[in-house]
Amino acid sequence: MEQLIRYVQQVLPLSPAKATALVARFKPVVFEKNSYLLQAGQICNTYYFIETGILRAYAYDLEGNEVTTAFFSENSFASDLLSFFQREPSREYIQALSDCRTWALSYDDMQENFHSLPEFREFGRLKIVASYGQLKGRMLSMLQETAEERYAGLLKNSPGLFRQVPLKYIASYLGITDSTLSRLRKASVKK
Amino acid sequence: MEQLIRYVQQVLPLSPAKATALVARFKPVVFEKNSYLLQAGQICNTYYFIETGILRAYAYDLEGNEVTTAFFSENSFASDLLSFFQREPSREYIQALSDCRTWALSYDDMQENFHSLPEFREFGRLKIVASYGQLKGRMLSMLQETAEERYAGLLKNSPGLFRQVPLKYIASYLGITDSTLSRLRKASVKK
DNA sequence: CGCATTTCTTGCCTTTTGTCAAGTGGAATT
DNA sequence: AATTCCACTTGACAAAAGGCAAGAAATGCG
Repeated sequence: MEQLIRYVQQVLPLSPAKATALVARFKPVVFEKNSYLLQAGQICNTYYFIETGILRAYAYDLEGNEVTTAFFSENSFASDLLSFFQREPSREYIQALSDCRTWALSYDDMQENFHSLPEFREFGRLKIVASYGQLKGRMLSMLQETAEERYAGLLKNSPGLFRQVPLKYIASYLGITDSTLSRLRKASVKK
Repeated sequence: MEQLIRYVQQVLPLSPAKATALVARFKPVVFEKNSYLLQAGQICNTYYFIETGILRAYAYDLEGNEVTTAFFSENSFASDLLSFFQREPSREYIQALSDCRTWALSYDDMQENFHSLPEFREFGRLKIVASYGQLKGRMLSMLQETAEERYAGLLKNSPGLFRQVPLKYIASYLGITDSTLSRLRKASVKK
């Protein structure tokens, strides 16, 4: 739990008392490797802080292929923000790729926090704007970079990912096939 | 101004009095065709409601090519949300593609509204979640659809766009070159 | 350990998209 | 009316990425 408190304070500097109050409603939940935190069709009702472990979110395209939409690693939040805030059924699955320890905050508890703690409103706004920013950066990289540049960028920013998750998931996250990713890797070794 | 009030009430049902108070701080601003509402390097300080006209946002990639990141049309808001809320320099330009009539809300006035009107907080949260949702949908379409499918989708959802803006901007918005877009159009006529 | 499953790589070939340059047509400008 | 500019199209070729299938390597499991 200290880890979560530290994380919150790093996003939004707060007194220890405030920070503790802010995270008080989070409850510990563990997930086994390959289990699901969320399934398509459900309304995402929980906002998870990942203490240990790694997860991915994915959806299916029209031909039935899995498309990895996000990875979530330690010290970050996992959720389908859209389903969570708009209270609508998710189109995604969130799956644990390893055993995970998390802290879970329900939608109702988040609303309570919003009402009782002005700081939490600020925290919430910061987090969603940050998520928007991340998504925008990724969108831009899809529009203006080649697959090779996107691969190089991800390798640079998240080298750990390549040690933790199967390449085929990374490939679909980058918007390419696993064959193409394999070839890009081969080509980049030569350089 | 009635148009803006109607728009607000459609996003968030409110009494006429509340809605009027909510939009009271917006000020009318007009832009000539080809003028800029925002330039890269500036901190986006205004949130614009577009009453009439059409605009685009664009950035430059590493080779110096323009990449259109968004279109804004009548009855919607134009802004660089990231720069606006994070108070950091924008990397984008927002340009009027036609003469535009807008209602402008400054960052400070928005903060005032946040403090004095709880409904406005709700409105703000709804709008940013909606923007996040749009961006996510577009991201997904980049990951899982072919250029041809993206073109067909945009044509279906925003047919007006093709009558109002040069195809080259639409091409870079779709993540393809104008040559490719021209060929896709030719091919889709045959069907 | 040995077998089964999954992950990853690779070759061959096709499809998609890009690049470059030329050319057309229309709108704006002088 | 002539000129310039811009948007769009098109052809020829090149590069990037995908589809499919075979096989190698790694992993999981009884």
